[in-house]
Amino acid sequence: MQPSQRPLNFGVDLRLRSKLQFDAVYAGGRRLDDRFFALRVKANGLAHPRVGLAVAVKTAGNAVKRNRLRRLVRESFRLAQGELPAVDIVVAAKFAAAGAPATSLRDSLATLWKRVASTCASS
RNA sequence: GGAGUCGGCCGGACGGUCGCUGCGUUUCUCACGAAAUGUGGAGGAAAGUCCGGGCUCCUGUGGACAAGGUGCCAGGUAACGCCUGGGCGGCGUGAGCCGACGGAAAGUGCAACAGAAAGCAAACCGCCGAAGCGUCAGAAAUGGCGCUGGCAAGGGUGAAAGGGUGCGGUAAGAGCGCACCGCGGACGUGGCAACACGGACGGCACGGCAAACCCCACCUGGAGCAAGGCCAAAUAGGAAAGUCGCCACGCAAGUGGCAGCGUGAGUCCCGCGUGCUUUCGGGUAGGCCGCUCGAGGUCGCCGGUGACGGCGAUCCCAGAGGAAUGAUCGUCCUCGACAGAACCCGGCUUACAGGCCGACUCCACCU
Repeated sequence: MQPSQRPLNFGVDLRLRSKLQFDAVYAGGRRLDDRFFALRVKANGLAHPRVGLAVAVKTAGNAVKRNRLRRLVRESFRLAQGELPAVDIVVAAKFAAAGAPATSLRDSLATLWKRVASTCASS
């Protein structure tokens, strides 16, 4: 694990904020998914990665569970951002994520971040 | 101590580290902003969106009708379908709980099945044989049978059969008479009222359903913060102004050609006649406001049975926007339920691990 250049912040510039940005990722993004999450990844041409979340109340069960999932994903991204290339990532939760324990969700995300790093480095 | 009723409250705690976000202060920056630091950051239901209001825009001179809602009385409130107090009815040994609880004497309608009959009285089984007629017996009185009839006590059907019980009465019966109960009820008394109490008199009628239509009284304009307002790129289109190539012919209007553009290395054919610049208004993306100081919280005093109201002091207590309020470590306990603000309030309803406080009731026991 190499030391990060940036502090592990999660400011406004690290999030996808508009429909335009989301659409761009959906249009040109590469797919990566596992049991709990489906990712869309696309190079953004910036100096850092950005993330956007797509978790519906319907998927999570209710609003509280939805918030819990979103926070978990964001925290995982925040801690892993130093290892990620400059890409935009949209993380969509699957139904299986709704009832899963937090530790397995975190493991799943950590693996996905590594896959993102390796695929984008090779291409 | 056990069982229970009602009301109120809480909804893991503390500390460290890493993050997100509103506001204040300081520093830096031409500025956008950035950093540091301090401080605030989900709920009792934030939920369902079922009522009531504020706010905003649209519409309307008022009113009537329609449609919808509410429905014992009085009060509280900005308002309510909410709350408080009272009345009536029902349930419970009780504390208490439950109730769409106006009108059936304005009209229309409904009641399956059963039953003779379901709203106007009717008679299946039954009871009677006093009265009238016939007939039989008898000398007659009288008696038997039948018919015309009388009756609604008993049986039976039904959710409901037109007061109940008893005595008298009668051919048998019947409020036919009487007593008590029930019902209606002029009027009187108490109460703001709902209503309660008494009750001359009536002899019993006026059955039920209005969560059937309906009648009566009262209430209600529509849409919603994606309301609504402001600023405002790029592109296309609109308006105005300026400019609008060169040559030939013509006084001029104009005509023709070249250049130009579509169009590409060039040529031919075809099409276009404007193009450019500036400004203006509408307006999209985007941004800002609305956006949190409010029918506000806490405490005290006063008025009121109470809901609540008045006065005074004091506090500022989320404001996001692909949507913050989290993650992690440690310690402790009773090992943590339902659940996430989205313009704001007042209610109702629904979900919920566990716990605390107060008042009261019943049972048992002790003194």
